[in-house]
Order: sequence, then structure tokens, then C-alpha cells
Amino acid sequence: MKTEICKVNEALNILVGKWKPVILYHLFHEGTLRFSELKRLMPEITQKMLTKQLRELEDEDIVQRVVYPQVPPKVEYSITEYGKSLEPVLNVMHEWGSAHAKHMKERRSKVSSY
Amino acid sequence: MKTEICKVNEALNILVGKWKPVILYHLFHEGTLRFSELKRLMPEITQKMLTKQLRELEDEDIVQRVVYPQVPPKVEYSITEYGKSLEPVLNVMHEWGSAHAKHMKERRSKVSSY
DNA sequence: CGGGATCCGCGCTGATACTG
DNA sequence: CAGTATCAGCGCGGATCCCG
Repeated sequence: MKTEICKVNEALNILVGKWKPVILYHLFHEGTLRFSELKRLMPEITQKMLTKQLRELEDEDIVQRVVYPQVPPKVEYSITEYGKSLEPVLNVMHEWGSAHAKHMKERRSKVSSY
Repeated sequence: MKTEICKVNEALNILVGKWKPVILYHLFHEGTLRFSELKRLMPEITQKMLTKQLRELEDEDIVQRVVYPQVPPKVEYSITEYGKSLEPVLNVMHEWGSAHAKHMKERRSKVSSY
């Protein structure tokens, strides 16, 4: 049992999963969304994956799941109070990510100009 | 070809890889390290993985690789000037990650007290 | 010393079909 | 509508061996 000094992985593990950042983006942006609404915002994700990633985010107390007992079923997802603490992290990553995409683009054009 | 609004993945893709955060942690902390020194700091990583992840970080212009043409070989790794822009990102993730670990620990102890 | 080459198992991801 | 169940492909990560 080693005391890991670097807790970056702790944050990373929450975010990895091909769709989690996008799911979180939509939930932060829209507030509350039904399952089908999330699905419509991400046409390429399968139902299985959407369910799975939402469950994982729920397990981490990032996302809240509210089931309305009615027919047809209605399930709403939103960011938990605690989950909101993730927003600055996502913003920093988003901004660095944008800058990095630009950096690499310029870099490649230099390389290809040989 | 869709314009992705969420660039979090852009940052994520640089960092994922089981060992990258730890590698970066050591390089930020120590400045410059030889391959064997990195290996010693992470006894569990295999040579193959260390090489691979360093290459990937090099491709992203985060890590610099300097080969000294001598026998026995000597290769030093360090963070590039550009790579230093990653430090605040890592810090934010590290801090949130630490807080999250604590949060989940407390949360679990509550749940188990049924 | 700092790699490269190869083989392999496992888990993530996806496609598809079914259900309360 | 919001899932669950099952099957399959593939790439990541690891183990092991070889090399300049």
C-alpha cells in the first residue's frame, strides 16, 4: 500500500470514458436533462454506454438521477451540488485543450513545410 | 466532421495512459531525469510502457528527449517550455482529485453505517 | 543503458435484441 | 421511455526476449 503523491489520476478516473466529458458538458450547460434528451444531444452514443457512464458518474456523486414513477418512464439527470465543484476543473481542461489543439496544428504545419 | 464544442477530451487524451500523470509529476518535480532514474522512481512500470508513454508525451510537445551519443547510452527527459503550460492544469486536477478522494471516503463511511 | 519486437489477456466499447 | 442482456472486436497494458 503506497501513498500516492500524485492524485491527478483520481480526477482522471472520473473523467475517462469516451463520453463523460460531453455528458457533463451538456448537464452543466442545460441543467437538467432526460435520458432521451441526452441521447438526442449525442446521437452517436449507444443507450448502453449512456446508461453505463451515467451510472458511473452517479456512483462518484457527480450526477444525480431522479426517477419519476410513471408510464412511460421519465428519468432526469442533473449535476449534484458536490458535482459542481468539478466545473472549474473542466473549464481549465477545456481551455488548455483548445490551446493545445491550436498549438499542435501550428506545429504540424511547420513540420510539413520541409 | 463535427465541430466539437467540448475540448476537455483534447486535454484528457494527453493525460490518459496509466502512468503519464506520474511521469509528468516526477519531471515537473525533478526537472530532468534519465530513463533509468524514471524507471527507479516507478518500479512497477515496465520499460516498454515507460518508453511508449514518454514517446507519446514527446509527440505532444510536452516532454523533451535528449540523447547523448555515448556508450553506454544516456537519455534525458524534461518538460518542454510549452509543456510547462500543463502545470496549472495538473495542479487543479490534483487538488480536486485529493478532495474527491476524501469526499468519497466520508461518503462511503456514512453509507456503511446503516 | 535504453530501448525495440512479439505475444497475449482483459476490459472498454459498440451492435443488436429484448423488456417493464 | 429508459433501460437490461448478450455477443463480438479491438486496443491498452503487461510479460518476456532480443539488440546496439
